[in-house]
Amino acid sequence: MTQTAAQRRRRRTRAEVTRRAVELFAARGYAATSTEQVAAAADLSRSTLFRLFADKEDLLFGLEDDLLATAAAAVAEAPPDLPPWAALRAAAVRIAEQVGPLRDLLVTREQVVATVPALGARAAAKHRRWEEALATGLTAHRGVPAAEALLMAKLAVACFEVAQADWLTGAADDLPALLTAALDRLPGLLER
Amino acid sequence: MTQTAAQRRRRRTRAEVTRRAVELFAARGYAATSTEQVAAAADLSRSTLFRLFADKEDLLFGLEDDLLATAAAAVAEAPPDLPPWAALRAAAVRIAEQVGPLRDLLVTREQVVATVPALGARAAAKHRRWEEALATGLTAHRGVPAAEALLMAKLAVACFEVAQADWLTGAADDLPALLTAALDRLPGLLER
DNA sequence: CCCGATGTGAGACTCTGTGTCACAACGGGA
DNA sequence: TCCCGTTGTGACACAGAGTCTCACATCGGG
Repeated sequence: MTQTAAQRRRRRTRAEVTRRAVELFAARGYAATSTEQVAAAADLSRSTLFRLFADKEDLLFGLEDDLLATAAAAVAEAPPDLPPWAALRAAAVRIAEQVGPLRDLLVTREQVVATVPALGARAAAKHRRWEEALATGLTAHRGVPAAEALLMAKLAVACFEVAQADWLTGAADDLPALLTAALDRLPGLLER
Repeated sequence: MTQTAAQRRRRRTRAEVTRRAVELFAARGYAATSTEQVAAAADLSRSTLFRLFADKEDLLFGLEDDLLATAAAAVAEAPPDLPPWAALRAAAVRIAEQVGPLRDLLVTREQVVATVPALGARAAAKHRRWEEALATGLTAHRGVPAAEALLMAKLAVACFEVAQADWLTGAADDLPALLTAALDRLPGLLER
């Protein structure tokens, strides 16, 4: 596990490059900013840039990749006597807590994503991966049937999405609170 | 409205080209099939191909674009005394009915999408557009607050997604039935 | 001091997606 | 009949994304 030195380094440069890239995109526009310009702004060659990031889009969405592991772990670590839905709630809140500190960056990113419809697809895909991670966690550690687990995960992530949307548009600044509010609203919606 | 002649023609060729493209992709692989090969297989020039389809990915997902309008209309046309969630259910079922006849093509497409992770993003984006269409329908025609409407729409589409997944993997062949089953399972999940 | 592993840059190459131009087909009006 | 706008089409050039290969640096350990 001494590889962690290199890995940490890599993660730090990824974070730094992401920051500069997002600012560039926000300033000049996503399509109008070439990957070569991003590389220059980050003091990297284009080659290295594409070694660090799979995609041009990854420059915008790579930040939250770590949260995938968090999602699965959170479900696994929840107290085993907790019912599945409660465990899922706890996991979702934990993700929300980890996203919190990134707020400034995410707000800027949202400006970019809003202007380029194609980027919305990537955001959706990210949430879909969360759903899958949460669902597999539920089935593996709690024996919830796969079909139900996926559906439950989708509900939780849906709540996360609406909460995050509120949060990023500036209404409130406590994402976990917004998330639990959305989760609590859920049962009432089905009765109408 | 005599433009409809040209529009109908265009839609028919789109459908035909889509069919050939999906088969090509399934046979040779998505990445390995160039847009030029698709154009050749469809007896078109590459120029014309990109006039008919925005994207290479659009060759896979363009088919269901019409369903967007259907989604919004279905919510609007539901009997006004129906509670919002019931109206939403009806709209979702109606979409499911329209998707039904496309099954063979969708199964083949799913083979392609499964092998190329990036394509999952487009599928997710498509469902997101459905969510938005349904939600705006709910707020516009039934006065449901925007935040709640979006969340409700997300729930319905989540059910649709799991139902469609079952349907495409061949378990059952009645999509509307699978969908209503998923919708009925919903309240029970939250109580656990 | 050397050596293999890893990180980095240079550059060539393919393919996607855009934009421009030219040319046909068509249909309506003078 | 001729003219003219509209629409659909192809040929082509071009910018940029993403891949690949090769060469060089850097660095920790023997």
